[in-house]
Amino acid sequence: MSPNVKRPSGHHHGDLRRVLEEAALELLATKGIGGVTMAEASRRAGVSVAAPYKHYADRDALLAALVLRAFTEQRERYRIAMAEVDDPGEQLAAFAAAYVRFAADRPALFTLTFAAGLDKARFPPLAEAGQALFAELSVPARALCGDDDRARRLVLAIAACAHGQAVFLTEGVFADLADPLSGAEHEAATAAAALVAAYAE
Amino acid sequence: MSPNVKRPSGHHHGDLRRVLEEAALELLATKGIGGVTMAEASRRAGVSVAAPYKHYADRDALLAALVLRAFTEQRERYRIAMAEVDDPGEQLAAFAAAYVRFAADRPALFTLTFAAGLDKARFPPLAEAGQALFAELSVPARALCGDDDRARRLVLAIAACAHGQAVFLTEGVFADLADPLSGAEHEAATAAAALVAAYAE
DNA sequence: GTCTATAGCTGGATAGAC
DNA sequence: GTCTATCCAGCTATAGAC
Repeated sequence: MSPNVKRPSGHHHGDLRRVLEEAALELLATKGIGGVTMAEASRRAGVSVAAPYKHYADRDALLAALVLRAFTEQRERYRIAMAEVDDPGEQLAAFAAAYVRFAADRPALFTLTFAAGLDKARFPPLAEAGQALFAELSVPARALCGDDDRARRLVLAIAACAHGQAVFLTEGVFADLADPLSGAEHEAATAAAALVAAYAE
Repeated sequence: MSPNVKRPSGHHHGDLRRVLEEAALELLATKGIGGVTMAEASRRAGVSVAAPYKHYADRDALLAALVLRAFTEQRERYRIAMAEVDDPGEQLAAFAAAYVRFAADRPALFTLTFAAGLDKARFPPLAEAGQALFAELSVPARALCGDDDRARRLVLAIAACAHGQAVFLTEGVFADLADPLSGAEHEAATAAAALVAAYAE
């Protein structure tokens, strides 16, 4: 995009935040959460260990940035998946399949969302992003259930099923199947349809 | 059980393994997986940092012992829950509710099962325990589905839903409800029934 | 089986120069 | 905004005495 020659001299990037987060993501993917350290992310980004502290207060702040990315990317994916069909029930099934696909495409981000162990009070944007996601899913659910409480339970039930399938998929439970991803997507969508039938009034 | 006076002198327990695992569980519950260290577990058990190494090859071996406990305890719970009803569909619903209850009663053990990040090849007993659990659940599922593949999918679909509800419960998604545990249990059982209806032939 | 002592390492975070 | 240098803390794992 920009006409910058990359890394003109030995140091200073144009966008250290981005590079650090990519590095952290790779660490997350290969070594798990415990493997995400400021020191190693710095090394991979090619900067000193002190540099990241100009961008993140501490390690948790870096993790929080990753979680926020995860929420943002998920929301976009679900929005697109749901926009492809018209029927509210099918939209929820499309969400369920997209949820599984996100876990498969971005296992590190997916896992992080539920395992970061961050102090939610310290990072309000995370709670907000979660709310926004839920709100988006509530639209089709409300179209199916007059009752708001029922709609909420339907969304959560479908998300729970999709989450479970996603976890099983990333844990390798379907490793013996020919196409684990398609299988899990299909199961999640099927479960969503069954739940829609059971919860809608 | 035994007539031992506890801790006759200043050191050496009758059962260091047990004490270490309890300490590790408490660390797990309060500080998360990263907080489980041989050093801190030793301190809490009241022994030196070297003592645990006579019982566990390394930190992962200690974690593996905890995971094995988790599997054993779960299996027992599900066995009991399923034995209380006769109908195969109700047995699966009872399992789903028991799954959620386990997560609520033993959040540390529950979380660990899916987040330990252990090398499965190194700890074959873990894979075996997982298989045994699955086999137990397959009994009612096979009574409902003639097809074995269908039965397998049904078990996984129900477990996935229960898992999702359990995760949401432990993450505090239902914190605004009067009785989060009952709600989640009920949702899991309802989903199980819906899935039985959808999958059984 | 447990202790003491210790080697070796890695990480978090800061101060101060540029 | 990044570097160098540094401090301090914590953990893993082993050796050797008892």
